[in-house]
Amino acid sequence: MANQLDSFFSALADPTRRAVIERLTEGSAPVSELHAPHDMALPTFMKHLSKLEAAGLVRSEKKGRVRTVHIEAAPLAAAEDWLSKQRKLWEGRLDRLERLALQIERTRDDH
Amino acid sequence: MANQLDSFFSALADPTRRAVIERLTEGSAPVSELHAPHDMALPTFMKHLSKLEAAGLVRSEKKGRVRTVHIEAAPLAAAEDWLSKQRKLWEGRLDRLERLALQIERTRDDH
DNA sequence: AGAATACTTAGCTAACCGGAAAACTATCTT
DNA sequence: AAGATAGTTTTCCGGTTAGCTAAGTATTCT
Repeated sequence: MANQLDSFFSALADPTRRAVIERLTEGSAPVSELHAPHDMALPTFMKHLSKLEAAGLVRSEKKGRVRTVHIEAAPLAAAEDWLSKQRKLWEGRLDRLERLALQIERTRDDH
Repeated sequence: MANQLDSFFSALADPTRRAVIERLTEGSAPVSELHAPHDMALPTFMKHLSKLEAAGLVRSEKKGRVRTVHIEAAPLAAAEDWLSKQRKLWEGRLDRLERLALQIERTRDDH
C-alpha cells in the first residue's frame, strides 16, 4: 500500500469501521464503549480499531486500563477532496460536451 | 459486502483502480487503452475493471471486439456525501465545544 | 482463408482479511 | 489480598484479493 488514500479508503470499506467513525463524530470514547454495539469478540474489534489508527483516521491514548479513542478529521477531508476533484472533473467535462453539442447544433442551423 | 459503500470504498482502495477513474474523467476509453500505462498482465487488469464495474463506479459496452468503459458519477457522489457528512458532524461538534468553552470562560470571569 | 487484434476464461499461488478462542497483563475496587 | 475490569497477545481458520501464465474465442484486416 504505497498511497495514503489506499489505507484511508480500505479502512472505510468496512461497515464496522464506518460505524466507529460515525460514533466518534459524537465525541471520543473508550474501547469498551465503542465495542459494545458490535456483536463480535473484542480482539476482532480491536483489529478494526488498529486499522483505523494505522490509516490515521483515529488516534488513541491509554490512561490506566482505559484506552480512549478520538477521531482525526484531516484524512477524512483528504479522501473527500479526491472524490470531489474527480466528480468535478467529470462534471466539467459533461458541461464542455454540452456546450460543444450546442455549438454543433447552431452550426448545423447556419446551413 | 452488504452495503453499497463497502464496495465503493474498497474499489477505490487501490491505486490502479483510482488511476482508471482519474483517466476516465477525461472521457470513455477501450480496455486496451486503459491498460496501456499499467505494468501488469491484461487479465490482472481486467479484474480491476470488473471490481470497478461491480461497485457501479463504471459501466462498459462491447462492440465488435472492443469493450468501451465509461465512468458513472452517481456512486462517486454517494461516497463523497458520506465523508462530507462525517466531517461536518465532527466540525459541528468542535464548534459547539468551542462555544461551550467560551461560555465557561465567561462564567468564570463573572466571579 | 490466414493472420492479427482485443479481449476472456481457467487455473494457480502468495498474501491479506475478518473472524474466533484462549491465555495473559495491568489496573482498579472491595 | 482477592476479584473484577479493560485491554492485549497469540494462534488458528476459511475466504478473498492481486498477481501470474497459458490457452481459448470472437472480430477485423489483408
